[in-house]
Amino acid sequence: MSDNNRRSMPLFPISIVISLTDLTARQIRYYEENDLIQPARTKGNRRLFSFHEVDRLLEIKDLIDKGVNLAGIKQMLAMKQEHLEEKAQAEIQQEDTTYNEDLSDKELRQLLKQELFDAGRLNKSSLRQGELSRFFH
Amino acid sequence: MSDNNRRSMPLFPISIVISLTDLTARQIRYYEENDLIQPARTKGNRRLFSFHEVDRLLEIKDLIDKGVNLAGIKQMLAMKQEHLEEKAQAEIQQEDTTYNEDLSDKELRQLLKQELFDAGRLNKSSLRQGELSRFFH
DNA sequence: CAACAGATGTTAGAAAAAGTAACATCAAAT
DNA sequence: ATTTGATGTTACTTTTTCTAACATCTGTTG
Repeated sequence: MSDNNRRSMPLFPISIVISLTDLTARQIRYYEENDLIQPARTKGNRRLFSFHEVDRLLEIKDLIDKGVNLAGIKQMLAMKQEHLEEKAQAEIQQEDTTYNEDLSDKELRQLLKQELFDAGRLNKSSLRQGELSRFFH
Repeated sequence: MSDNNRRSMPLFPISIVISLTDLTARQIRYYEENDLIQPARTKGNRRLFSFHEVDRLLEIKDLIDKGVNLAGIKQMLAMKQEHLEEKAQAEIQQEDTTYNEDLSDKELRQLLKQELFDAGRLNKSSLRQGELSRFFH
């Protein structure tokens, strides 16, 4: 399993997310209603959040605290996503043209996943994203 | 917050632990009853497990699968703990006699925690401990 | 072999946590 | 002065988790 997948595993009930983010249940549900997050659900319809989503909520909170409204946040998150995809693409090409001489398909896929993940971990300067990366091991 | 603390944060409800470990609720509660784990509780008395405890449960499961009974597991976990403490102690002394010239008390405590944590992350060869370290980031 | 102890399954009933939905509030924008 | 965006609050329902008791199964021991 890639690190990306690990960070996308639905693990946390809303109560824990509330304590980790200092958001209210109402806020979290409202942000979901407005498509800022998409928590998974248990069979019984309870929300389950991943690391990625908690990270995202921390970003959202930070922006809220700075007075950005939901529309603004939506834009920022979208832009960020694009940027990361670009960046990952660039790095993969870089990788491709430098030290990739004799790797098997399997190794290549592994590397790709790693790159994608690394990309995700960088570029978290201005926002509060990555808070959780520091939080957990 | 030290990594140790991060790994000791009560985060997971029993349902998630069940899915991560493939143990039954009955087993998990029974192991708690027999002091193999000490999950935290919510205000409302629901169990909350940390990374450390999930790791520990994976070790326990591995030993159970190998036919070790609870008494045996208890011994192994105790031994392991001792060994880690020894090791951490040794490493701290090492640290102490090499590059520790002018650290404040606070810095020392910080370092101590770090050492303890590093020790915890190593030496996970024979057992299945550390499974979670690979699982999450 | 019979009895026992260890480990786990199962069930019942109670309590906590989480869900939705509707209505309330309040500040900012129009 | 309204309207709208964001959040609080409350009521009621469903899911999840708890404890406790009893059932079952297996390996050990007298």
